[in-house]
Amino acid sequence: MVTIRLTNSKTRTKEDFVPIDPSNVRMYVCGPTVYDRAHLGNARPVVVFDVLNRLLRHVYGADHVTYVRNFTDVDDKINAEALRRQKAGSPGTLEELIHERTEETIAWYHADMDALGALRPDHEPRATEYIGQMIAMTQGLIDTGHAYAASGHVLFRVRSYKDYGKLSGRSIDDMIAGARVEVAPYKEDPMDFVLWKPSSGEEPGWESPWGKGRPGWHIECSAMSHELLGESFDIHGGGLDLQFPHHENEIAQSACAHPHGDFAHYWLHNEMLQVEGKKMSKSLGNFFTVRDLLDQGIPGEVIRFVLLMTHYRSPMDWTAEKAVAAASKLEDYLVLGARFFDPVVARKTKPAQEVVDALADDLNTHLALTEVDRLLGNARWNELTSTLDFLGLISLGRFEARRAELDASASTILRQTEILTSLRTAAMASKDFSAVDALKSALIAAGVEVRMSKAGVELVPGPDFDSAKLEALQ
RNA sequence: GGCGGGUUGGCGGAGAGGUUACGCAGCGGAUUGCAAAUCCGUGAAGACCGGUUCGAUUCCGGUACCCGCCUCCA
Repeated sequence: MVTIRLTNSKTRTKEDFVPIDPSNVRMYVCGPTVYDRAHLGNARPVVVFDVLNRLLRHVYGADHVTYVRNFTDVDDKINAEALRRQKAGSPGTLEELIHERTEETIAWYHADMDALGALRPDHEPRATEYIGQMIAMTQGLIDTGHAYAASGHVLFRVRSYKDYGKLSGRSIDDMIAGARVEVAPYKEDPMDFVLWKPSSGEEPGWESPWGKGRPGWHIECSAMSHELLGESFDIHGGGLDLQFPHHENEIAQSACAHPHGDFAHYWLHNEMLQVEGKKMSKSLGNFFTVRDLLDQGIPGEVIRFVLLMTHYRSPMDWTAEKAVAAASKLEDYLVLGARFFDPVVARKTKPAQEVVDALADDLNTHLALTEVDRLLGNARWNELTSTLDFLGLISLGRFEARRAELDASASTILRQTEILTSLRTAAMASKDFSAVDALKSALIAAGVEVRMSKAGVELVPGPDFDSAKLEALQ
């Protein structure tokens, strides 16, 4: 069996991955707050952990991996948008408008991430469905002295957890010294964070022992991961920006609430995304969503390919140039793969071992892509198509569909080849190439590559091959 | 101010203490009615300074620059 190695943020070293239970490998990844369209930065962890999910399924078996990614649907930005709509005259209660907003955002998210070739996680819990568990966990932390209620809030007592700050490499005292935030008067310690907070009249809220309120952000992930994966599980992932405070707080809560478990064994963090060398931000005007790119005609697999070109722990730069390079590679794979693979054999062919090995080495996706390119260079067509399917870039179904299209056009291609050959033979004698050039242009317009040499004429359907246009030439 | 990450050829981007990464682009050639595609060949690097070593782009230290987090942004 392949040994997977992963860089564990907890230890800052690359370690052999040893699952708690190989028959049920468990992974939790922090998902989006569903207040708006996912931007390109949101797509990075989705693709990175999708690759890890696929690798785990490959190594341990598809039925032996449980992948959970949550939706945070309790949030001020969601409330703000719902309130804006209500003021703009939308019908319904605020609660209904909030629900409407989260439903539509989740649908967008699914559509956009599907386009990137990301498999849906096994569970996609919504925070609002686990409020009971959050209240219970909060109460438990109060009972054991790790939390306290004050002014309608419940706060986690950071000093009660000795390892606080370990994941992110900070000491509580340093953090206080460098803090720039105003400290709420009801806090015992400036670093204490909210587990539960009161809701004002128009904000959504749930009844609790501390009055009507809503959960703090961090407790959501702790409650949902516990409910779905247990006290101890294998991998916890997310963006590097979440390492502090979100993940630090999750660890503190979960470790104190479930002292017999050890929460996540491996913590993985993906680095941030930049655009043309700068941080993506609305003020710089380089902010865009996944949907924006798709609407510009950049296919999802091209976005995915670009994301995989950079290792997940390096900052990655999105550039238009990379998208062009990725699109060109993928076209080569599709055209040549569909032409030369054997659909029956490919279905039974495993992804290339070199590619699996590259991914097993701390998700070295760029090396994996290099190995894919080598498959093409060595004409290993069945492995090429099977591997691209495995990587989520081009499905075998797409190769098959393309092949079917080519087969359907084969006789037409043959006929056009004969026509072009005879026109060319005549033109060679008469030195009048106008008829040849006319047909050539028409063929190129139909996406057919025209190769003419001493040996003769060859017509090869290219990436933009359009069988309808070709048939129209008759 | 505190913590962390990075700096490789024109561009992207790896591995390895000593042997060509690779891809794209470039250049030269073959081929071609034109073109496209293909094939062959080829130049080009390791931010800076020091240390360890027979030998460092690869290990260690420092400097510069860049980036992120410290604000419920992945």
